[in-house]
Amino acid sequence: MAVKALTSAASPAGARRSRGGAGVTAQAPQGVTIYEVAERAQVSIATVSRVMRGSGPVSSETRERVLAAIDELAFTPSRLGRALAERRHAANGIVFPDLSGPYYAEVVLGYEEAAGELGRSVLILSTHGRRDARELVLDLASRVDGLVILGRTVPDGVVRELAATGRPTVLVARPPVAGADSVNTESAATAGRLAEHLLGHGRERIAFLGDPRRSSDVAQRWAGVSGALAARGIRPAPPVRCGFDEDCGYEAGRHLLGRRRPPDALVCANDEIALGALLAAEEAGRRVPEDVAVTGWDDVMSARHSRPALTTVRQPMRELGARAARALDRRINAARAAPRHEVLPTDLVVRKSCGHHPKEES
Amino acid sequence: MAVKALTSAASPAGARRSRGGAGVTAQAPQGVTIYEVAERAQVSIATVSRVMRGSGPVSSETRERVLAAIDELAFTPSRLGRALAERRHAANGIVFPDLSGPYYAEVVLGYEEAAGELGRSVLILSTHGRRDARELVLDLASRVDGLVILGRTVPDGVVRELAATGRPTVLVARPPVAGADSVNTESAATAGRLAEHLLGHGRERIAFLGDPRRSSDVAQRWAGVSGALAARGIRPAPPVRCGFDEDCGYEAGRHLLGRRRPPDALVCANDEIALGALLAAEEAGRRVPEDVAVTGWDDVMSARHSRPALTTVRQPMRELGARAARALDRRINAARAAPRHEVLPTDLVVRKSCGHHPKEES
DNA sequence: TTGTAGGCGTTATCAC
DNA sequence: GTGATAACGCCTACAA
Repeated sequence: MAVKALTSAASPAGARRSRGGAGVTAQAPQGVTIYEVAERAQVSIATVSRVMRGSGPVSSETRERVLAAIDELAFTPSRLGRALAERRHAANGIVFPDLSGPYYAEVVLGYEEAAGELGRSVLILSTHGRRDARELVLDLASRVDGLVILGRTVPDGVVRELAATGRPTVLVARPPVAGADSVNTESAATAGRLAEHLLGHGRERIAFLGDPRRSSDVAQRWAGVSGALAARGIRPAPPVRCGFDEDCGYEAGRHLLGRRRPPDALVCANDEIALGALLAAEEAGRRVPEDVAVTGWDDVMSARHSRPALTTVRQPMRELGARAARALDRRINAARAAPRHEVLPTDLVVRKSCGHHPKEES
Repeated sequence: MAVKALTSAASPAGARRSRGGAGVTAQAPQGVTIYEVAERAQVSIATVSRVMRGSGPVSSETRERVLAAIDELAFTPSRLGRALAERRHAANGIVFPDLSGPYYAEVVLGYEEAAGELGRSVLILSTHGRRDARELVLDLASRVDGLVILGRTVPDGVVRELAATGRPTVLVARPPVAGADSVNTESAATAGRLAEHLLGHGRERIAFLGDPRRSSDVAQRWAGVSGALAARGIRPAPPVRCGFDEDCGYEAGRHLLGRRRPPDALVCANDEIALGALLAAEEAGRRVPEDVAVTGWDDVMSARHSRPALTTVRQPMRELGARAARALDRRINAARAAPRHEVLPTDLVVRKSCGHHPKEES
């Protein structure tokens, strides 16, 4: 009731602004401010703030008035003003090498979704092919309340530098560093099981395609595979280092299958490499899995559709991102806590490309 | 020179802060402020600001002193304070449905890179599978200086709403809407050329796989194809509506090839659909391109590696994102300007899957 | 229950 | 050249 005095009624606060033409620098037109709402509702800005945030008591009558004013003026509090007052950006960062291939894309999506549910927006930074990654990451850090770093995007030194500034940091798919939480997926044990599965198929000349130096996850997978082989008294051949995409897998596969004594199984560091290897095998006239078994990692969509369907390891990529978001949120809100390091389980997905399974379904 | 009085010398501004313990709400520890730098350099904050921004004259002697203080204290201006004073976030938003498949991922990467070069960071928002897209987009809009919207993520009404708030908006892969700039790729003409190419191979029963209703780009491609057919007096069959992924392409392909009079060419709305269709053809025992031609769109990496290699259309996806970033930057800095609508060219990439080409290279 | 007033950290406009 | 000082828009003790 009673909202009349719109025109006159110069409330003490009302005279505060002049709102002249903006300067040369283009500035966003901040629409309605809390002062205008207060004036219209005939209250102080404190009351408006209380109504909006639900902090402190407000009589239902004034609340109505304030809400009406907010509604009529279509008031939206400035994120800038709020951020400064609260001293927080309400935003998280995420650093990844690139988005080619489903892996990082999925992690990012999981992260964005979980962050959104926590009321935080997400700033991205891709480091691939940029030499000034350190500066970019530090800059990003200054724009957010905390960030997650995927894989080997920047050296450990930068992560420590970051942690030293006090910016909450969460590492994903990367070994823990003092001062930062981490979320990883289990790799070594499952890789061991995968190798044993292949051994069970009678494979003994097992080659590993992927570069353990370029990713801790790959290093773990290699460790698991070579460990399982060693346990059977088989001396593992050194890994065939290659990049993470189909091209590289194709090249590596061609190279391996062209040898005089080619391997009878190709354990690939991810599905894309494996898909490339499948192509190389086909081109070389080798049947999969009869002549050579091929396995991947990640269980991307194409793994189900390849011919033969790819035996691989499923990683909860979205969940990985979501966990990272929650871990970060925890760190941001909980001042000091012991470092936490999560490890998510992975699943061996046996399909056709690793050998014959009489009873299994397709 | 002469920086000695570090300890005492309570400059007038120096006494301004108390910096007590933060309240309950976790706040980022704003490190050094401009006041501390000013105190240390024995100047006012105005001078520090001038030095940092290069605005206004400063004697080289004081500049030295200020720079030294900045360096010694490792001062980094607060983005929050700066943003409020400048009334700008120095950040752009981007809205996309998801990141599965290379298309959006590439556009986002191109966008992020170009935005970074313009000194702006990028906030992302994925709308896929969320019912409250409108609220999410409006929320995002309040956190950035401007945003780009990819494809059919939200209804036109929301775009107009956005434009009405004055937030600079750029549309990508989506028809222009009053109040927003747009960047698109050419589709219809190239689709026409593609269809004519197939006609030149003697194909006449051409099927289109993809849903024109779900994307303006697809609608254009369909228009180009059906137009070319009609121009030859061929009455095009209605498009076979399907989703954008390999699964859908596989299903649609299976369906089509199972008909009594199957088509002799499958024109797919994107490469993923085409890859699925290739699989369906193989499974159905049809040779590509002898029995049935297959074409895609986008020229993703797998298109080169599929067997046979896929005839497709190259779109400058990264460039699309980069252009959008620059268009947005222009809009943000140039107050009012006539709406601009860019259209980037596309290239027909003829490979093996559309028919035999005696003289072409692989 | 409500209002006053002092931050939050910069930028920028004036005087001097 | 330099320094006060008023914005910028909101939050929140502390008073009343």
